[in-house]
Amino acid sequence: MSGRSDERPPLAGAECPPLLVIFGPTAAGKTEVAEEVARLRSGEIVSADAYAVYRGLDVGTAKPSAERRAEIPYHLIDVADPRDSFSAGRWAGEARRSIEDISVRGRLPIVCGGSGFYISALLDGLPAGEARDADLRTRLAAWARARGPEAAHRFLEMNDPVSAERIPVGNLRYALRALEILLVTGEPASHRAPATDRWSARWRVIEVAIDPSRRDLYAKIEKRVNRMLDAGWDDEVRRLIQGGLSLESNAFGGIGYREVAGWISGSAAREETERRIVAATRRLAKRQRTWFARRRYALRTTPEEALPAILHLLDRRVETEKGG
RNA sequence: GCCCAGGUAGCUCAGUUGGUAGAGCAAGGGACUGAAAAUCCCUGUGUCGGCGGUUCAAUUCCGUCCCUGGGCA
Repeated sequence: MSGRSDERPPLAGAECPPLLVIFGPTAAGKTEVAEEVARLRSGEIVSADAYAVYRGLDVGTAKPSAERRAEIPYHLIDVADPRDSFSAGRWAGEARRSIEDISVRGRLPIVCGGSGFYISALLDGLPAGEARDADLRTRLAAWARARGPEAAHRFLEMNDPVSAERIPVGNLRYALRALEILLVTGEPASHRAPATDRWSARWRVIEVAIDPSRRDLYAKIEKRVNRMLDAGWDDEVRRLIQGGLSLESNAFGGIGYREVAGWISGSAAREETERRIVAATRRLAKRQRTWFARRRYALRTTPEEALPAILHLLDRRVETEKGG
């Protein structure tokens, strides 16, 4: 359990510019709420979505259409090539710049999305220094493939026992990341100084978790997946494959993409494809809830009640200023 | 009608030389410090198709019936 969100008292930053952060599980209806707030309070939306950053992933990421983006400015959408691997750090850095720019122009920054790690990187920060090395990462992966995950964990245990204790033997990805940090910085990952940046203290952060009942959410997920498959998700995947995007790329790891590729190639029927994507999306929603449960200063609300609640919180500043 | 092969967890199946069972997936919970829609961890009581029989003991052996595939008429 992280204690970092404890640092911000609920009424902190009353004199600071507002920053609205809307999160919640996929298909909950975050975007509709964010767009309505943007219309009513001259806001601009900063997408906190780890897959909407990729150009060419549109249908499968429920990316806002060109028409909607012409009406309401969106940021951090289509900022990466799908052949690249994005990162939470890059997103947080660019998001902070966008937020500052929006605010300086006198408009309301609205962060909206379901990538919990990204939102945590934005609000809580990350340790200084990326400690990332693509070549080393490739070599470590090859080494682990040859020797097995147990060997990687044993190597980690010898050099960074604290991290090894924390990371299960089966979680090769986390073990390799810890080794990457060790080899790049020369220090164990567990020695890294935790994030200390005070960026979010400069804002009156209003966190809102949109969380429908499980029943409503699952119904929405089913409807959305069905709609995406009708809306040409298969054509999108064909275009990506023809454009040379590897099925092994990070972008293709987004929910549904490999399933749709299987449907196109004839290895699964549409119904089966749809069923699998719905199940994967439900599991994602469950993990997203786990992330957002940690944000203890977030206002928890339903999609129906979110808008008036948000407007009330935004307007509270006016009352505070009158009273003071 | 006859002959095979099956009927075990929500699904697909394994297994018990007779001592009331376990994998994968699904489902539920959780972790997460630059791949995060990723990656990983934890959670398994189910008339072992029904009814009889043999046995100290039957999901397991025997009989019979029902159901589902496939084959032959």
